[in-house]
Amino acid sequence: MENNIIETILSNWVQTGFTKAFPDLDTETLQAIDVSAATDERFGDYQCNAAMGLARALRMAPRAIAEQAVAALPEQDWVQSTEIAGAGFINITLNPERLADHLMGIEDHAQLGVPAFGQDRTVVIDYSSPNVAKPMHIGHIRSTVIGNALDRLHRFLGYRVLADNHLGDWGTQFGLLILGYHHFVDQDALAQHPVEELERIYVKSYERSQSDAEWLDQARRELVKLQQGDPAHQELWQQFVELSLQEFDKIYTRLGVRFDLVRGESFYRDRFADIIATLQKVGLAEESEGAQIVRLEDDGLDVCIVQKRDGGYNYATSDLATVQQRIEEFQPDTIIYVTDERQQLHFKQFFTIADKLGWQTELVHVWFGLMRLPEATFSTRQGNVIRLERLLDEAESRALEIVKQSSPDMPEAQQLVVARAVGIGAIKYADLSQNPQSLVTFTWDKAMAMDGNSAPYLQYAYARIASVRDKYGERFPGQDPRQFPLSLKEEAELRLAKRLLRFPSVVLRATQLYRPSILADYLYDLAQTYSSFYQNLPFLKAEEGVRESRIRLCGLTARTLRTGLELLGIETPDRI
RNA sequence: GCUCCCGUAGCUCAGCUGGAUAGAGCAUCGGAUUUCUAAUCCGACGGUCGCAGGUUCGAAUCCUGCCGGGGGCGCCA
Repeated sequence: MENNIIETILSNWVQTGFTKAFPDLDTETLQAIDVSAATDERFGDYQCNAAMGLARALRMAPRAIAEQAVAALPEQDWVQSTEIAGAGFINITLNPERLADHLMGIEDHAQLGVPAFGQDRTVVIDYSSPNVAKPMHIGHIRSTVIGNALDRLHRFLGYRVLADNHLGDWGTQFGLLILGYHHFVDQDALAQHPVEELERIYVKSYERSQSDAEWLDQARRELVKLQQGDPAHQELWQQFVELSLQEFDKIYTRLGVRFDLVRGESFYRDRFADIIATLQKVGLAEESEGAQIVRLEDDGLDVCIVQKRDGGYNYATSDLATVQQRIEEFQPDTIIYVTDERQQLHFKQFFTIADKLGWQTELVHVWFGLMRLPEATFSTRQGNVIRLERLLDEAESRALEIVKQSSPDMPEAQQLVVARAVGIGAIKYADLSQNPQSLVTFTWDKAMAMDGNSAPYLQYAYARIASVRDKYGERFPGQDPRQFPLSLKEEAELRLAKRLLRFPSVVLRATQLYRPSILADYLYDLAQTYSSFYQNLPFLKAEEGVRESRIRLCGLTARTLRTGLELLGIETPDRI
């Protein structure tokens, strides 16, 4: 697998120096020596901190180690100079001409220098996964947006990706829902706003079950009838599923989210009994108080119930069946689940069981903090949810106001298109730009920030470049900037070029750590560097040659911004 | 009781596979537009990195304990 990103090139290079200077070091130690981006621009571009760590083993002063290693380094055209600083840091400054050559080389490269790291690997990504018959609310946005970014990142790296929307379509809510439907349904409302009506029915039925034991019992019987295949119940259930899917699809279209598979838990139901039988056969499952449980105390986990006393199956069983199906059908190397933090224990449990069954696929749980409201946790039952639909509407209308203000001459149809891209982008970026593992309190203003570190800032930077490109075409018709070389003389040009060089390692890291925020951070930094470059250096008014070089740099920045934002699922209009 | 996560500037957060003087945005204050989109740029102000120990040449980052907040823990998903 080709992996020619700059850190790898420099790490290999520095390793040769250490190998030559200290031939007694074992291979493992040598291979651990690496080069990373400098922590501060004043130190250079890249740095190697290995000398300090080797001081004890080599019984030498770190600076002396660094000096000997540097002295043993072969020529490297990427490197302009090395310097030993502080306690024994090896600071590396890149050669601007080599950098310019490299950037000219990737101008036509669709991947902008990113290697096909995931070639021949398959990954299933299980995300979004709303429950049928309940509207999508702000609690679903993070799984959908983060999952979709991971989906795009993996595809970009060449993985074969199966994005799977694992709908909650077989849970206990259907007993209450079917019972409620028979008593409370308003057919007109169902035709008008299907999911809202289903939710109303569910909430009403749930409330009654809290005070009416007979009602709850009846709901259980309805569920059993459904799960045993009663035709009338099946038909009704099918209708609930279809109505919900239509609603979900509207949201997914607006968010630009697309799945390869949309399979609910019900898809796997024929496997549930076999899973229990298998667990019993290998001695993992045992009976306790009438239920089937798997004891995981030795693994530091609690008991996991796999089958209820009444014969019903639990989530763990359904998830195990799903893994089994995916292994048989797709042979994935990895299955990634994107859910909120409350399910951590559940995933640890069923991952452990899968491991005990000898299933080889790597299982990864990417979790994020729960979204809360300033006053309290939201919940469907308490009725204080903020619907996703409303959130998206609000974002678009806020964006539209700003667009109208700043681009009053833009045709109205275009204003709407821009407002959609900006509004939805802002929402997505708000979720993608921070480490997901912290609890998030939802506020409208925060979710839709339109200045500073936000999607609109990045989109604005992109639109300015598009405008420069167009103006260049108008003023210098027929002129091709590529007739002139990319030349990096000014500090602002160099800084920008060095940022562009980092894109591949950033994409790789964001994917491998399952953290789109790493890419978001980078893009913001890139846009800031560009904005400063834009503000401080003339392009169109610069002399011929310099002008073209800067236009080329603009072009690369535009492509990097567009590609990066696309990986986050954020659109980049040419005008905003 | 057991367990997982969070605690960094007034507010919202990066940084946490250990590295040099801890960084952004917002807010506040000051400056920049006859010039390529000012949703911008340049600058200032602002910090006991929750507390206390420990490991290390070096700790916001790793370990232990404590405090504060949130989540989870046998028939929900």
